Amino acid sequence: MRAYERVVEQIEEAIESGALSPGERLPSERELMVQLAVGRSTVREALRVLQARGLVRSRPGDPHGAEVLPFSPAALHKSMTTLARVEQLSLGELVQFRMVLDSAAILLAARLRTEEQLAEMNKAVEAMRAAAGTEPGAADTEAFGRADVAFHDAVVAASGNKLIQICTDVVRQIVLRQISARIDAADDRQALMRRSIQHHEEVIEAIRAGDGPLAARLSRRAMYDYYAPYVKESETSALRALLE
Amino acid sequence: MRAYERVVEQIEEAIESGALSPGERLPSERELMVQLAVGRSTVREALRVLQARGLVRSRPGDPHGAEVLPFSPAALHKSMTTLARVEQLSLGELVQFRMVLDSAAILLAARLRTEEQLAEMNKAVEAMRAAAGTEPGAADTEAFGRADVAFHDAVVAASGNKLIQICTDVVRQIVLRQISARIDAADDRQALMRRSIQHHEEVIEAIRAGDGPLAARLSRRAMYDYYAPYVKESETSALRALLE
DNA sequence: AAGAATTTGTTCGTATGTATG
DNA sequence: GCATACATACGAACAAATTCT
Repeated sequence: MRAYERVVEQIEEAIESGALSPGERLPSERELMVQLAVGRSTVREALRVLQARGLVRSRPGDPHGAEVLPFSPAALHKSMTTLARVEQLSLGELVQFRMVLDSAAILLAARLRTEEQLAEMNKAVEAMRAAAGTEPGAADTEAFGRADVAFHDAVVAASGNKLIQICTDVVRQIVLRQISARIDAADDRQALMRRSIQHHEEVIEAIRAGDGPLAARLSRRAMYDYYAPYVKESETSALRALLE
Repeated sequence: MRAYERVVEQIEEAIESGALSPGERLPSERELMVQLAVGRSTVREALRVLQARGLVRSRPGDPHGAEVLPFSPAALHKSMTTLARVEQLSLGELVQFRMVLDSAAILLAARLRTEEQLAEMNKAVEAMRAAAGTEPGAADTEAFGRADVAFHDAVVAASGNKLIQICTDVVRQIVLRQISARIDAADDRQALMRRSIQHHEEVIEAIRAGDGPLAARLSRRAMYDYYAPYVKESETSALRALLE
């Protein structure tokens, strides 16, 4: 076993077990090199790996040593993005994945949501309405996107499943990176927004009524309508398989 | 921007764009250090990061330089495992995630499967039957597990969604690591196997008939029955929300 | 506000074990 | 079996950055 791997595992264990908490500091490189009886380059290679995994961050000149970071899905995001590139994941597959996870979150939310969470969802849709604007050309695309994210955050929070939350979040970002340019360029942006808002309102109503299967079906339909125009013709049938 | 980060990005870009294919070799460290005009340690730190991301592998003494690897979900697996530990993901959440993705894959498979893929599923269930054995105590737990994996592989292959395939695969391994000991220790292993086989047969029949929603519902029920005993009492209701 | 002290970033030289041909 | 080239690992040295006095 490599020396740097031993160092990685020791520090990783300390962090994941909770012996080291976010915000705490690692010893300096020179101290680690004494404590662990390895050379400085070995310590540095180990720190690079831990940094790549999103567990620590080190800055030049920081006298307190590397900082233990709170968990972030950055590493997950990175490996999924890599997956999407090297496996050439199609937009259709990504959207399909989102349709599945998002509708599951909504199904659960319809069952488990509190009144506060429902209010949160309503607030988000209200913000979407404000961003879409009333007069032609007054739409704030960016604010609309933020409100949309807030809505979905409220939903996955109500679903109670952090894994679903993180995965949908990661995949949403990957999807948006692929097509945000085309969405921005659409000349009927405002019409798209209005339709999207209406869809969201229907979903919320179903969640309020506690009808999970209906809410889930509506959400799949909404996502299909929104993203299908950007998906290859040959893949839309696989998406429609989720709609019935 | 750090020197090693530039090196990481350059090599990463070459790999993800396809300019470097799996099996091909990177220049040796000394050559990279000349080509990129950086020191040796910088090259090494970059290679460590790329290795942590599962993109390359280097061995001491290899005169051909680091090898570009085919994509593997190892990095994804690693970051999800980290996520499960530091976010303290419960078994309930993990099982719920599998219920959602697996049943979605089955729903799609019922629509899109070919005859060959259906035959593959039948073969896997046949292998499960063989592993469960006919006489008491003759069960081969490991072979049963392998056959079960083969079944789900055939299903996700038929679903046509590689992202679902990889995510279910990763989460299954995490779940099994958490409870395989308890499953092995169960004294009614063979009864569990027989019930599982029956569930699989029902799912296959629904897939054969093209009834996706039924197949999906059956698969959720099967997974619930199999894993619920290991899930905390307080979490089973969230699992049952997926059953209706 | 400015400088001292310490840390990380980076380079380089050296020694050692290992795989290839 | 041997020579060669390689990765692994160590440590000294200097530059750049940050914090603290």
